[in-house]
Amino acid sequence: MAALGDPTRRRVFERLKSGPQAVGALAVGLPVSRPAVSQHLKVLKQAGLVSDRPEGTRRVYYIDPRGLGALHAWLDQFWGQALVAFQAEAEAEAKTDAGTDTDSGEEETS
Amino acid sequence: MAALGDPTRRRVFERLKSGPQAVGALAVGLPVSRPAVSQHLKVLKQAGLVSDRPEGTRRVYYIDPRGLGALHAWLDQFWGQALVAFQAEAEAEAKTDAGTDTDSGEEETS
DNA sequence: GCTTACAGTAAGTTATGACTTACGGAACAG
DNA sequence: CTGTTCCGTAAGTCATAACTTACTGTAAGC
Repeated sequence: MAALGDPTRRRVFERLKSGPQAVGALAVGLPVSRPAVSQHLKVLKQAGLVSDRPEGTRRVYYIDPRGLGALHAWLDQFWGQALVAFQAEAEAEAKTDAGTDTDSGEEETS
Repeated sequence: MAALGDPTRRRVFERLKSGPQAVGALAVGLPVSRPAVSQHLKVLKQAGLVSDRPEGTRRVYYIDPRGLGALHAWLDQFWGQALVAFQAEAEAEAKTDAGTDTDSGEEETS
């Protein structure tokens, strides 16, 4: 999560969407130097979002599905509450000034 | 995405998981001041991750499912390539010492 | 009408981290 | 064995943004 907070790092990660890439290939087209890309890849790797494989003198990076799964799981935590709160808000908004509501008498218990 | 990069902002967001909360209630238990929480909520709101509803002099914030859906969709972009790359890596690792490859003519075009 | 509580904004400070240049090490080519 | 290419790391600079204090506005309570 924190790893994908930086825009440049997100761009590096999105570049990996088009297949495994070496560091030099990733740096081409980005507005930062190659060492900067290396540092970003290090952060992404520590976050479990990418993995790397040595290929000769090159180093090929690719997206790690496990980190993706962790993010997915973390995100899914919020779905239940989000839907409940959103629906509650819709109802509350419907009766913000509506005095004609007769059936459900509902007060706040602080 | 960028909104959830900050750890404190993430804690505010996670606090909203237990139901809609006012700003003051959210600030209690967090290691930052109440105005700081207000600023974080502003960022989260601009990102579409939370919405707010005025309740008297209080202001109740709750998680917005739409922002959550956008994040979900963005994350799902990577699944396909992630699985393909991971599987390819597994196969490549299985033949790390197998030097009898068919020598596919693959050069970087710099 | 006056006071109190709650929240957003402004201005200013400070710390975090993103970036660059320079260097060192490892693997193929000749 | 020498040279080249590719990558990671170190040290240093600088900008971004997170945080605090102080103030203003608004809604409720007496």
